[in-house]
Amino acid sequence: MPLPQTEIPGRLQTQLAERGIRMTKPRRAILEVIETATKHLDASQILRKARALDSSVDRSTVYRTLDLLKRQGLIDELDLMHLNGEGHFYERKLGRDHIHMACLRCGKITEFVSKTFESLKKQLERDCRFHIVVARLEVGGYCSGCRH
Amino acid sequence: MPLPQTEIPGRLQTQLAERGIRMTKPRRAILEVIETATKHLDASQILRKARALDSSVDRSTVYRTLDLLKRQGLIDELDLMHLNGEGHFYERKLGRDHIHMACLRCGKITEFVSKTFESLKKQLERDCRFHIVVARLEVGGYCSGCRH
DNA sequence: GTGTTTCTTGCGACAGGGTCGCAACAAGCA
DNA sequence: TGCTTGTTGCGACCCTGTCGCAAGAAACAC
Repeated sequence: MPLPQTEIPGRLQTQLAERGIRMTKPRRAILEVIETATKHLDASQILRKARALDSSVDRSTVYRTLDLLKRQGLIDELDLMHLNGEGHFYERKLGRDHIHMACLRCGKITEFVSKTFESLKKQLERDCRFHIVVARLEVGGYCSGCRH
Repeated sequence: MPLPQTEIPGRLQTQLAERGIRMTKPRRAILEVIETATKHLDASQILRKARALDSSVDRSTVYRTLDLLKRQGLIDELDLMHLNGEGHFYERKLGRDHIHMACLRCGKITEFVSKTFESLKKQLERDCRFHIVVARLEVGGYCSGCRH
């Protein structure tokens, strides 16, 4: 269940430039953090890592940049079943949607891509005459290592 | 797309009593509010309505009761794509899971039950060897009245 | 009813996520 | 280089949700 590769990364910076959005030092730091992330980060983690690149980055700038990226459809916001508090997690949006499974015992997050999920979305759009912009399927339960 | 009827309501109060959980005046008020709700309510709305029945109900009692009901699997917690702030919404858990679609323009929430969703969950459990406790599919987009 | 135990409540204080207004500042362009 | 416009850092703030604690009420036994 590897992540899809339908879209060549194309750095976030480039994508914003193409849309005529101004680039700044703190913004660059935040984008860099999101691009190179190897796991789902929340706002405070992004802040901490961004400050390692540009020590003056402020908390509100992180939130404002995340809002910008959300509005541009370049990142997805996740809850991950609120395993760790009430905050949100962020990840780059690359091609096909995927499902997030959170283990309630060990906290591991597993991602899963499914054709059935794609069919379900199509069915929804057809049957409900609803135009989907973002779809988020999150599952809580016990992973193969923790189930009893 | 009506809600499923696989489980006769059976008042929340009764379900808690069957589990040997103590009943109190504030608890009764909160359960009453949740049972008679005609739309998804968040914690502060539940508090306001519960106070109309028992004016001394405290905010923290609402949160504690919601936690209790969550732990007992009697209610589901929703985000509804955070259309209105960061809080959560609650609804009674009745039989089959359903999908929540939130219109980004008019804010309407539509519910949808789908066999494909059930298959998807089964596929997930099989292919990932994952035991699902709770599954939440939320969709944001434009409803039939608002799409352009 | 009375008494006892155990669970629950209200209260106040607190933590954390996220937002906003504002003055200073920097990007981008002519 | 200078101008305009968008962005930033800062501080103050609001809201959701949590916690410890002493007082109070449920349940049950007598």
